Amino acid sequence: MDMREIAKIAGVSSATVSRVINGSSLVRPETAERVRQVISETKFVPNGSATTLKYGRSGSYGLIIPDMTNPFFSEFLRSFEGILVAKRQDMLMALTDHRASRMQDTIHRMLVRQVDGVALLASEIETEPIETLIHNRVPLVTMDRRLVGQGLSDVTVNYATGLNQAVEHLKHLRHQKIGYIGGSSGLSISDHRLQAFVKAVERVGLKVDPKFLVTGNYRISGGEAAMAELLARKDRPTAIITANDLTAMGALHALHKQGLSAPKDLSIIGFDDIELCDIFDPPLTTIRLPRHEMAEKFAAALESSAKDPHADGKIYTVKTSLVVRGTTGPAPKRR
Amino acid sequence: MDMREIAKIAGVSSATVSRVINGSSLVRPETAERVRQVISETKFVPNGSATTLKYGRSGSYGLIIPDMTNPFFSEFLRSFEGILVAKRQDMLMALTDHRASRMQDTIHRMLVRQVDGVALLASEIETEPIETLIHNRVPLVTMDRRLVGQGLSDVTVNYATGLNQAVEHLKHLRHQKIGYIGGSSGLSISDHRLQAFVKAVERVGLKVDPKFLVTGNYRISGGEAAMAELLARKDRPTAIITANDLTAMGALHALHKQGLSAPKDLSIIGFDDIELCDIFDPPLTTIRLPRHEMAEKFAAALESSAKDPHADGKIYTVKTSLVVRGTTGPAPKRR
DNA sequence: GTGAAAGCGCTAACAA
DNA sequence: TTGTTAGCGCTTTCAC
Repeated sequence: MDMREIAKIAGVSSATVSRVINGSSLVRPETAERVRQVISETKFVPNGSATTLKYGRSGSYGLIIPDMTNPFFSEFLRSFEGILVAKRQDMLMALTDHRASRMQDTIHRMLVRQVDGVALLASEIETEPIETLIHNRVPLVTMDRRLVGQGLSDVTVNYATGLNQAVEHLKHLRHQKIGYIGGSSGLSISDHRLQAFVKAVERVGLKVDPKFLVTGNYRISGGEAAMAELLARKDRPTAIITANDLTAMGALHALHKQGLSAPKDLSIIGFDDIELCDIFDPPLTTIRLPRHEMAEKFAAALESSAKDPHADGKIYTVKTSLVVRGTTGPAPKRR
Repeated sequence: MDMREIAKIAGVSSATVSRVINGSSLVRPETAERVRQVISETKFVPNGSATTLKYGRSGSYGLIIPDMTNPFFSEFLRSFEGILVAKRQDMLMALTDHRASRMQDTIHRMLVRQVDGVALLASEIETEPIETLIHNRVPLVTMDRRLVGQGLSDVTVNYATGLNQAVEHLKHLRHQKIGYIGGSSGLSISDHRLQAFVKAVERVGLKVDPKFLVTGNYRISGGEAAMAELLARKDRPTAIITANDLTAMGALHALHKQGLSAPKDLSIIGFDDIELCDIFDPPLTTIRLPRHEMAEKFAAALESSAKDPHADGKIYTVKTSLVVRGTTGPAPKRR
């Protein structure tokens, strides 16, 4: 079933059917009505691949995410999808499962599909796939990579705002020894977060003890392992900030397993502010990364680059902020 | 940049380029090598919409999910995406946000994109969009809808296995009054779960008290509200089974807010077995719905219907099973 | 206000 | 082994 068939039934030409479907005003209302009638009776759906072929644009964006089981990403996805629906854009989704090797293939598949742009939230970034995108004039927006170029934009996270609040909050509570459980090493985003942490601590005149800096993997498992490691030492931090909320939840779990609790024995601050924070017990104090705002910036960046793929992209910034809940409290008295 | 250009540079015809790209064996190795060389130098990516137009199949499946923030779905998505990547199929994703009104539009968009099939996990199902799919010969696989037809399959959940184990477990612990917090009313899946609960309870010779049957919304909020309602009564159940894990978590949260705890004051059993169950405090006893197996059955059903869209679909079944963790214990002594 | 026809990029049948 | 060509369904210019 194609437009010609519809045209034949309605006694018009396929050009007219096309005009009706696309809401052209140059069709006589009665004709249009007749055509619509036929379309609805035959349940006709136009073939988008022909349109895509003709236009060279598909009306869809690609979204690449490292790990769907991290609620931060699923909450981002919800916002992003909603925004795209409103723009009448479809979404092609791919997961990298934290493996850089998947990236090349993923991007190639998206190019084949003629996506109008790619939102890349995975941090396992290699230069080659990115070059392929740029070369094919497909706009790309990255997260916290801080590089821009032709058709390349970035949504940069201002870690300082939230982290400064967090550290000040801890200092108020008389914490002196603040530890940090970071993200997977080797990712630039992990470096950014760690550096921001160090800067924030030093800013309030406290010292960062390298012993209290451990590495996680942005997942619950990494938080558990890191906390276990920290607890095994004689000299422990009294407060810990983590690279994301899942890490904090894992850390909390490890704490409980040792018969300790937050904030009595240790204060913990997460990062992201996923919805679960609120119903955790105790509810997790965290640094909020505004997902919906990020999704809006990604969509805006994509749209603006899609309009003019030759223009340089921009840096978009989102701010973080502390959300105080139940896992932070006064530093325990010295034993 | 298209195949003709590649052909020109390599000194062959576009047909040969096509053959090389599709791995045809009838190209002389040297020729193929030369063509591949050019493709790689020019970073050429073929235009999939032309192929789709030609073949009438796009090599992508649609996935419709009600709510990404329910970890059950994000975990399902991870499995499903992995399976599709292995099959070299892309995934077009849409969220209904629990609104039936979004369905029609969503399915229309997928038809326009020429998807080779649709996996529908949302339960807000209206007849019209489904008919549109069937009419356009696009395979559809639903979750626990228990209806099949031409190109229409279903992955049915065997609730009885897990629910029977759960109820027996509770009976062993001397619970007599077992309540249930259901899913959103009006969805057939909610009915199926409720009926399965009732059957399981009666099977062990206990009575179902209608007072102990309340409604949630598959989200944390619904679990909280339902539990608050249950706790406000003089006569309370001693154990509660919920329609999903988020509901159980909400219920647990409401319990804590009243200064009560599980399993001391009340036993709680969830449903799904999302990854978070394990690190909840106490870890949630639940009935496991095997996500990965479900994803495999969805993919298998889709593939088999895509091969032969005229054939009748099948019912695929997945079993549930009890996972005992920390939220179930002996029934409290009578006050 | 409507129709005829070219062409988007790819593939496969057929020809050489 | 390689090339030529028609045609997939839609849009749009140009003609009427």
